[in-house]
Amino acid sequence: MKSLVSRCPIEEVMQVLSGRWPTLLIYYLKDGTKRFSDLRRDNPTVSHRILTHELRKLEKAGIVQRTVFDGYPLRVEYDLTAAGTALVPLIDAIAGWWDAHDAARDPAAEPSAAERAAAVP
Amino acid sequence: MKSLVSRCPIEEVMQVLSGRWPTLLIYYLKDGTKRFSDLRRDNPTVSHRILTHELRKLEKAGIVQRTVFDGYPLRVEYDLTAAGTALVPLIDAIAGWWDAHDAARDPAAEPSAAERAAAVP
DNA sequence: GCGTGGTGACAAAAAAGTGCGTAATTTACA
DNA sequence: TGTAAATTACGCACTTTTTTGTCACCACGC
Repeated sequence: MKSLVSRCPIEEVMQVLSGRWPTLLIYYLKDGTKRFSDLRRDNPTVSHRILTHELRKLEKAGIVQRTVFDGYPLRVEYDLTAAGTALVPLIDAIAGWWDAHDAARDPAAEPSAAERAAAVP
Repeated sequence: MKSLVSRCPIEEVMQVLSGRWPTLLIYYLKDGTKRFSDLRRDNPTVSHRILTHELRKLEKAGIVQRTVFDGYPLRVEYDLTAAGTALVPLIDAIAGWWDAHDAARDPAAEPSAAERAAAVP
């Protein structure tokens, strides 16, 4: 998703929240301050390159706060901003929606297989 | 985003909602039934191949309902399912959050340029 | 020949992963 | 006491994987 195609805010948010990592990172960060290496440990499948990219994206979007401590083995901390914290319950709501609607879907697997209608308008 | 990396529902939802199109399509569909060509007209930059892909993905996720009418110039209609309709306010909430937090961010552009701390832990 | 709603092959573009290098300092060990 | 190695958070160049776009094609009836 390189550039925007509509002037719609939805597309703008999705540009920053799209993908596997942004929401997952927000989730790990809602428990409090994390360092780069903490986040890598939290999800070992992310490469450091991508992790920096994603964190920078979230920082630019005003969702996370990046704090650099000058020093010896170098240290950077990441936290959610106020806006980021405000976003958490909204993501929660969507996760909840998914669970609810998943539960309704699972039992019979694919009951709507042959749902086609022949109508004469 | 090929496969899942966590067992977390958030990652699952994002797998279907990620990208420019899913949320936009949900938005166009919330106004009511649309046909394939309507959706193409609504967003002319999407290729027909991607549009079918996205619609199928949303269908499999139980968010949209696809109805084929046998007949003459061939006709397919797309609507939101109940679950899809339930999702709309949640996406709205996120769009609203974005607007609010964008408004708070815009005026001064980038005031947090040199926010670094030198602390002794 | 047009419009409808697709499918499939192939190519281009974008995103993601890999490995190496960097800084300054502490610690490990001989 | 000197030297080597590790730590942390990346940046850069390169390759691989994934996504997206393009084009051609299908059937159907008008």
